[in-house]
Amino acid sequence: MCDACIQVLLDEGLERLTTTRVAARAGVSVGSVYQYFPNKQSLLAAVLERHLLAVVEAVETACTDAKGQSTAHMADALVEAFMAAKFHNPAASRALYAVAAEIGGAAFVMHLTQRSQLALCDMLATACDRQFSDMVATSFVLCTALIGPVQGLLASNATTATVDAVRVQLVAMVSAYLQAVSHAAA
Amino acid sequence: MCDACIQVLLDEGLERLTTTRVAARAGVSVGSVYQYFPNKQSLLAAVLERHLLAVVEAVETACTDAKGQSTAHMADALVEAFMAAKFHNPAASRALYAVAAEIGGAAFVMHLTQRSQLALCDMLATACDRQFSDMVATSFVLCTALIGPVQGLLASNATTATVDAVRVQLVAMVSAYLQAVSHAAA
DNA sequence: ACCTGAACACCGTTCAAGT
DNA sequence: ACCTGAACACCGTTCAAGT
Repeated sequence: MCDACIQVLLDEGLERLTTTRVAARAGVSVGSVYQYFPNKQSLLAAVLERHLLAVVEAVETACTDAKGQSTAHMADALVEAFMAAKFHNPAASRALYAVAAEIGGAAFVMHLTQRSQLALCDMLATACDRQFSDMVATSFVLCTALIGPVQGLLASNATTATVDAVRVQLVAMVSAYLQAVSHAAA
Repeated sequence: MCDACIQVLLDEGLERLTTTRVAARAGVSVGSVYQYFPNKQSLLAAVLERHLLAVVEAVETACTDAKGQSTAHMADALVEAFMAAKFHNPAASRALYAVAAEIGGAAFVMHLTQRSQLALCDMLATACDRQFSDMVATSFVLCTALIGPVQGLLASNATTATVDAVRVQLVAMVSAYLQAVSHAAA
């Protein structure tokens, strides 16, 4: 059912994504959709959740792997993991930004942002070269600051060259930022 | 008509914002709405445009004023101008994120991002202390990197204290970033 | 010229009837 | 138990009729 929904989304767009069409694509009737989901919104939420969970898990894995490393290495690992997850299926990522807003997406995204924040705090606390003063604010800025640039690249159908150029800038930004809000470890 | 639309949006929310309700709020009948706007989407686009134009103009003014200053001063001016514009009417800003996605917002936002990019490039070129290597990529990252954190603060109804803490972090981030992707001026 | 609002097409959701 | 799809409420949009 989720698969049928995402296929309709990619083939026909959000404005033509109706419960009847999703049902048809899944080979059932409208009524059956409502046996699995109470309404259209929760169907879209399920699809969105699957995608965002994959992104959060990618970030969490990167954070675990980068524990004990230098802040420069952490910056690289974070940007790499986030961008790889978002550009794995660019069409789906792009379409889901619209979905996120259609449903009560902002609050939902915030919930998953907090999960990423926890993983980032855990990682930052183990940095071998630096100590951070306000890890909560720093980890919040880290998660959210990458969203805009990536969304911009997806929305403008950027070339691989542009994506790579921005990736370099983002690594530089995150790395410089982490240096600026920390002091040398004891 | 735009005023009626934004009032309905704030009072009743996006999902209850219907053309009939906007017409009633404006004191006319549905048909009249379609004399000013070809469809609901263009009505929402007009409302969104008014808000985003105010933000872009605030950024442009800040960029003009900060010409010839140090990169540290530019970082402060940019973050201050962007956040002041977005937090001037937090409820409206929050509601308009949903509107932006409902209509073909991504492409529209990108168009205005480019206007901000031009103003930022003009400013960066005049920095008294540094020279930049890839101003196009840098200005793109500057515009977009602030969007996520601000959207996150608005979505989570952050306290003034949290907003201020994040503002400090963002100034530090932008300032450190500008240093990292430039070299000392001749 | 401009406004009105009933009418139409379409969508989300339900539920009596089928298997 | 699970599926079906006609029926209902509601919304965007139109256009013949009014002023």
